[in-house]
Amino acid sequence: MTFAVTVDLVVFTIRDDELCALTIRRGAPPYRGRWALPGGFVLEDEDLMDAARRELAEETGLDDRREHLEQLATYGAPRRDPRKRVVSVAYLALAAELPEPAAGSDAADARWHPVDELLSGSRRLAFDHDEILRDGLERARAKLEYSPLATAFCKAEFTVAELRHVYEIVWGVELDPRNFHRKVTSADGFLVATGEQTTRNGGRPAQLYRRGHAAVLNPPISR
Amino acid sequence: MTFAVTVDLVVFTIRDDELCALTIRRGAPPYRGRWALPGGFVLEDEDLMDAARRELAEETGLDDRREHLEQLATYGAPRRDPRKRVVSVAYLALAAELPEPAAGSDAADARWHPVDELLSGSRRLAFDHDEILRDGLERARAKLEYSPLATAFCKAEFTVAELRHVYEIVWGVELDPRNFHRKVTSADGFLVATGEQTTRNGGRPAQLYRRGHAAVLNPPISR
DNA sequence: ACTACTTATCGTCAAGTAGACGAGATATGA
DNA sequence: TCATATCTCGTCTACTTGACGATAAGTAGT
Repeated sequence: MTFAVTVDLVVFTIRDDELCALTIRRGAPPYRGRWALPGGFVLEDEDLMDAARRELAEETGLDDRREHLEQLATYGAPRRDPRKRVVSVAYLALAAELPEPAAGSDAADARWHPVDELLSGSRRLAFDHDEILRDGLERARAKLEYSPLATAFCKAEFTVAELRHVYEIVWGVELDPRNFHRKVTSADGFLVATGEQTTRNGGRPAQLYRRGHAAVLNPPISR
Repeated sequence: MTFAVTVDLVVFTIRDDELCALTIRRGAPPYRGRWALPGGFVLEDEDLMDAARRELAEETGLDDRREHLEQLATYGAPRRDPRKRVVSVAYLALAAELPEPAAGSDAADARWHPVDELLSGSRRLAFDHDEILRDGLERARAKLEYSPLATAFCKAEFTVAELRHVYEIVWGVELDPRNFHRKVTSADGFLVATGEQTTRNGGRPAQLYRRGHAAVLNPPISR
């Protein structure tokens, strides 16, 4: 028994105060005309993560290094693709605000959609991509708590307020600016002050930070 | 391009105060005579989780329901199996103390090995199974903190001390019995008292508990 | 320049939590 | 009966968390 193996991508970014996922409109059956997660077949001599990186670059023009990419889960129900048996390894990618994507090779159209809208039920994604998207959202929300993942949504240098904004958008809550500031600046290895300041958000100038070396947040940032 | 798809199992149990993993000795090349994780090919009309359950039952005779089983990660480096391109979906299984396993169909021998011993470097597992085992251990350790996973290592009814023992073995630390008792009994939905008591550990009789309905521990049990 | 407004950062206080550890309860075995 | 082991509850102190006051330091308008 042999299988086709694909990678599918849940790519999140924050645009206009909303968490958005990259979707492509399918140009061929099955599910022609429906929105789907970007993805494609794993090549003959290609590692899974490399395939994910390649697809991400093809769809977004990202330079491979700046964004976060991790394996999410693998989906292989017998009839998830009506044509043949396909096992799909899903990856979760997070990136700072990205431009409107250009249509890729096999996609009729590519676009950012707010995640809320995609998961509201009115617009069903192709295949089992609703489930994959939900799993990706869950993972992202959970990892914000105990990992420095939120910095992946920010540019290389960012302010505490910009970081807080990421948490607020992804979790859909409001956080107290003063307590948030205390927590992130005292979490060991989370943030490194650059010494520079910025006034790009108006008001008093804010310290700029870079992401630190910590892989785990201690203590975690609670929801 | 097509791939063979397998499931590999990281099965943990606690035996003689040690965390042990189930291993099989390979009866055929490649890696003939080396220890490996149990696993096998996914069948034509079989979901991935079903394949994992089937393999688990074949290797251990478990009844499918009593133990914890979750997807771990997927491994698909181009030459991880020298024969052909194989993508392996790894599952993590946890179970209460199990009997010495019987040799399965294609395995020359099956045995529990202490995880410390397997990861000490002296005994290399076949394929990339060392990496899979390490990832499984990491996952299990992490999930003990914020999920009721530790109960999967216990029988249906267990005492607080037995539960603490699980944490101590998996984490390799000593925990204060009094603080541990306070934490697990006050974590919402973690434990449900049965009303029965036992003296099976000597000393004053201990309350017996069953696992509660909680999926997440709040607050977590800290290492 | 002065005022109004915005955002950033620090400080305070009360309530809750965690870790160290004392102490009593209740079993077993000598 | 006594020693010993384990289980369970309590206490104390240090720390953390969340609510929120206050001040700092910019911009924009007049």
